[in-house]
Order: sequence, then C-alpha cells, then structure tokens
Amino acid sequence: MQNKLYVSNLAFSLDSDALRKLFTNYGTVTSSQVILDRDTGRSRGFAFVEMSTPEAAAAAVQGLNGQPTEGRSLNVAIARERN
DNA sequence: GTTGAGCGTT
Repeated sequence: MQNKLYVSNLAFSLDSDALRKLFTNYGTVTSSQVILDRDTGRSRGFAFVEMSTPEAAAAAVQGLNGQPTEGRSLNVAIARERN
C-alpha cells in the first residue's frame, strides 16, 4: 500500500480538515489526520493523509511537497508502516 | 516544532 502519505513540517494553523482539502485536489482522500500528542493534546507538527490510490498519493506529493503553506513549507512523502 | 493509536465510549 503506497497510498498513505506522511506530511511533516506543517504549520500549527493547519488542521485535518485543511489538509484534506489540500490533498483532495490531487485525488480522493480516504482519511486525513493531524497528529496530536496523545498525552498533552498539542500538535506534533506532522500528519498522515491516506489517498484512495497510489497514483493520487504520488500526485499529491509532487503537487504539495515543498510548497509554502500557511508560512511553512510542507514536506510530503510516502508514509511508513506503523508497527 | 518531523513516521500516528489504543486501554474504556473512538
């Protein structure tokens, strides 16, 4: 499964909904979630977005990786297994 | 500010 994306270096002003809208422009977003610290509830500065297909994920990487968003340059890459 | 969670109602 190469349809899960790891989005890091994101601005704290971005939430799951904002990311979803950004990625849905390059394909169908199956799920989007900004990672919040489970203990403190604060943003960890990165997120995970799952696309419906690997090609959609690749398109999102090419389209959003390194793009300035909310003052921060988004870093988008294929995510790893959670384990 | 950089690779997620959950175990008690997502």
